[in-house]
Amino acid sequence: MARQRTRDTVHRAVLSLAGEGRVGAITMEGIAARAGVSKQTLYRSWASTGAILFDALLARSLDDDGSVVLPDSGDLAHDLEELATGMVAELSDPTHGPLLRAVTAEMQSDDALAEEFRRLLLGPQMKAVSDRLRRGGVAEADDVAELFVGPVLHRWLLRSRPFDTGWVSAHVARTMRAAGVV
Amino acid sequence: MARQRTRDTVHRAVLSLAGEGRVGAITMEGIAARAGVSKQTLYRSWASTGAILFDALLARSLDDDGSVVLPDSGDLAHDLEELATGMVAELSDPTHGPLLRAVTAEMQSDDALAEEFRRLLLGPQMKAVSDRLRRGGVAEADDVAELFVGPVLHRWLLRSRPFDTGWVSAHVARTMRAAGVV
Amino acid sequence: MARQRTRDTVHRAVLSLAGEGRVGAITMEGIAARAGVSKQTLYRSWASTGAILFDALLARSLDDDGSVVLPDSGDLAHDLEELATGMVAELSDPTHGPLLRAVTAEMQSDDALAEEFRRLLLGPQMKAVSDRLRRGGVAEADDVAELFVGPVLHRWLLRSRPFDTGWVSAHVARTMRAAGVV
Amino acid sequence: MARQRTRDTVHRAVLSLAGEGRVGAITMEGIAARAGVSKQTLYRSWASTGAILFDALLARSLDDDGSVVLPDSGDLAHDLEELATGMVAELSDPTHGPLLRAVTAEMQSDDALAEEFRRLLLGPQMKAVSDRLRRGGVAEADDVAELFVGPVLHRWLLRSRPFDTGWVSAHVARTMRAAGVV
DNA sequence: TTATAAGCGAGACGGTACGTCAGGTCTTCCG
DNA sequence: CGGAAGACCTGACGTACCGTCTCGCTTATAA
Repeated sequence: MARQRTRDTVHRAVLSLAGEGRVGAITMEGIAARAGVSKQTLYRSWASTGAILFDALLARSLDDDGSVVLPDSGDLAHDLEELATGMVAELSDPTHGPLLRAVTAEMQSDDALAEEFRRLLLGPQMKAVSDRLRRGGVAEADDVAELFVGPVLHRWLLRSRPFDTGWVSAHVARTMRAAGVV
Repeated sequence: MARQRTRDTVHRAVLSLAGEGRVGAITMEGIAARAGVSKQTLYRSWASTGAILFDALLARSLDDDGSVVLPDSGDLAHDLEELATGMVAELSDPTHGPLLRAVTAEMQSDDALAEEFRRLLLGPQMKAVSDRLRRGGVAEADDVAELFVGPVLHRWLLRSRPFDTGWVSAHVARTMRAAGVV
Repeated sequence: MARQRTRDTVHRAVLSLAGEGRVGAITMEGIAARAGVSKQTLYRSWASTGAILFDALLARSLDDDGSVVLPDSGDLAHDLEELATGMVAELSDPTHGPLLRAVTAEMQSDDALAEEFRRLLLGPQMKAVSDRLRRGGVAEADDVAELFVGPVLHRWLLRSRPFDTGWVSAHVARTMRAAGVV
Repeated sequence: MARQRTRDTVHRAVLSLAGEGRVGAITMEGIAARAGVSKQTLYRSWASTGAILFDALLARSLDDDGSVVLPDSGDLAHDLEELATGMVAELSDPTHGPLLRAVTAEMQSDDALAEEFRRLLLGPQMKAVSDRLRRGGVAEADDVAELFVGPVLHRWLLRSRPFDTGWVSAHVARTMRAAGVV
């Protein structure tokens, strides 16, 4: 509904706000002020700050690559390691990380946002992973994908431990064993 | 600072609010009104709704059993299955589940709360799990505990899929394989 | 900043509150509730209850006559008597009186309000009185104006005695003697 | 009811608070804290901050001279000038002035306080003035006392003008003319 | 060329909640 | 056992945002 120009302005505003600290303190008024846009313009296109954050996140993901593309070298272990390293990097990114954190938080009490998140971001990514696993000969590919991604998010969302080096390789090895392909 | 009587009243209020819908909409004023307590009394003892929710959650956990007690029948697979089933039940509980969801959400932007959560709830529970694994002969017990718990939380926090029956057994089997004890 | 419609609503609310008892108990919240207006709307235009009361008082004064108009019959004694009678009537008015009392009280600890009061209400009125005196041939017109008005306010603010009949004429006579025009 | 020791402590606390700025911001809690006394102790003896301020004011007046004593040299004009100068000095005093200002403000909406003020402070003083006038041969002594004191309070309470030098003498002269004794 | 509208910024508005302060009352506990 | 310490309920404070709404000022088309 909003013109692309407006969307871009808003995205830029949101990213700049997200990059300068407390993502939880992002408000409609703040975004409007930063973007030099009226509140009406925001409400015309988005239902909540969560929706804007998610939209910005999505736009950012699509800027990098039109769709989800995973490494496929033929060597499953190698690809999984590359994949996990990429995830860790993304979650540790000073802009992307907090943004994703905020969206995940809002999802907990916003069903519509959760649905969008699953449909447009999480679903395709999980599917890409399980496809790669399936191509590698893994039987219960969906479940193993979850086994692979779950611990990463556990560590990140529950903020239990930083991602120490060395952990990724060990995790890949464990995943391979669980998948029964080693 | 707050008297035990007051704490109990507040916990009861919070649980009743949590049980009746939108946990994200819980406010200091709402809790005060429901508990028949003044806002000052809340602020004297807790810094945020998140802190109150967490305190209630903790009190509830400690009501059931003074400390973390896990099944220990000697049969690791059997115990893990029981453990996972218990977790799923807890996360699906109409009061406990939403409460935990809200706390997890607030943790994303409240470092102090996150620290408390780790120290008093998550830490001891993860330690209990890894202790049980270690007793069962698992080498990388901490990491395997994460591998075991991670996918459960992934499914629940990202709201990707319900906990279908049969999944638990398969998940335990995969965990055992990853741990190298089968 | 506030629209005239809003100002009017607020003035009406304040006058109704002032008319029904304890002027000292007038609060921002009370005014907002009575006027059916949000607190923000009040704070956007006025700094304190005192400022609102004063604004209402001023609007009320200007409703009656655009500016300060005093009797000018040519007979100074007669005009002063009319003037004093008018003042007494105003101070005894069940709405105007308490309002003025409250504003005077707040002035004692609010410099900005005191300044406004002097500039827009007291100043013009005192000037009108001294102008009339000067036209009547009084030399130290400003000081005599003070001599004329002072005892009225003394009696009213210190709440020493009611305005008994007969006092006004005697007071006018004394003022004329002091002014040296009799 | 309160022991003299306590009363003194509280008076000292009130005076020190009054001397350091915003008299309007004096609170029961503040006085209790400053005096090292519990709130209960205050409420046991005084009904409001106004009552405490007034009590302190009264104690201070009585410290100087047990009762109201006015100059009586035989020369009325001279005595009035001395009296007026004393009043101006008192109203300009950095502690006494603000205290009196605060009490006068609270009187506007506290009938009990107003009654006490009239009975114990204003009444005796006005009576002393009119007695002196009567001794000087003034007929309407009560009214002339009001004529004498009124303009001083007008200037001070309505904060219209500072007490410029020279004004006092002129004011005394006008009062004498009004009283018909010149 | 002039109206006539559509689109948008600005921000007033009624609300809800925030976090704080003080008012009074009541309880606890120490000297 | 009297008084300080302070927890407690209450009510108001002044502020931040919410989501809706009206107002005027462009800017672009239709008379």
